[in-house]
Amino acid sequence: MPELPEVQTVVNTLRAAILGTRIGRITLNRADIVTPPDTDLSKRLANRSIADLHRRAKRIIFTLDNAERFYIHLGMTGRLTAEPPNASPRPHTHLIIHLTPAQSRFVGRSTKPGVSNPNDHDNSVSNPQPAIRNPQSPLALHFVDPRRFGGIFWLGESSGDADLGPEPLTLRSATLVKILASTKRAIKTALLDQTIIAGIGNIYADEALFEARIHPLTPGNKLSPLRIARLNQAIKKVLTSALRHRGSTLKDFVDGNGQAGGYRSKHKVYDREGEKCPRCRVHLIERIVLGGRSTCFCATCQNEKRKT
DNA sequence: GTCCATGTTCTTTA
DNA sequence: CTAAAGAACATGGA
Repeated sequence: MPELPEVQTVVNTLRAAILGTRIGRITLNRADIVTPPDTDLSKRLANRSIADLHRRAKRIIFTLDNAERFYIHLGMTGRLTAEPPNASPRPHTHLIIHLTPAQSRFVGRSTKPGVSNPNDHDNSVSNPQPAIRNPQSPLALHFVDPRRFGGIFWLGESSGDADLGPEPLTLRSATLVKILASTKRAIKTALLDQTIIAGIGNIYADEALFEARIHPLTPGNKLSPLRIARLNQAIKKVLTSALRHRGSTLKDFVDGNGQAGGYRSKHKVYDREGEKCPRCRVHLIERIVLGGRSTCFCATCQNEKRKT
């Protein structure tokens, strides 16, 4: 389900409700979704409260009041929702975290200054809401993931993002030029590589390349700085627009309140093989397989020989 | 039964 | 060394 807009939407919809809450009972139904495998999650979370929640790449990062962190990755079919404390879990619920509002005597007691996110790449678009402390009622976070491609990853005090490329929403074109100069790989494949640029997945790679009018097979190092600048703009435009519509729901994705995203109907090429190209209105959207993934594009509008 | 799916990682091949 | 290609992970829907 989740690429940057979907993951950010989950964070946006959960953040106010869980910031400052105290962690209570933990139900871990499948220990094998936790990495590293020897992590004693219940012990690590006992008596802690949640100091921060943010997104990095496709990861939902929890920061505890002792500055330790873990993240949840939604994989392909994961969902993370806030439920009433007594809600019965749906199938494939792997983890439930019970949360209670902070006691009033703790309100106003801030977490240690300086421990808030050194890695916070979010900007105002992706993280519009200010943190609201002192939420209303107890709740339970449910992590559900039928395919189990997602999981829970314990970080300790490290940010654990050394393996991730820059955030696309704040990426400067000059940086992208530098990064792409060093790869001959097809641009579509490069965009999916999280060490090159973090947070883009199959939907938004196709949509951004269409928007930038770049053929998905174009080698990264063959793109002129001008076209890379256009690509960088297209990425921001597509992601920002998807964020405004609270992500794309193909079948599984829901936000923290269980609500589907509304961006799917705005897709111009993804999952639209055989439809008329919305730009030239003549040629049909093609689908090829690249790096094992479906890749949809208009061969006329996205011409690899195009000069500008 | 078949094929496909928003992701990541490991292995094999060139 | 680089990277392309394929398989694997696990489940469900068409």
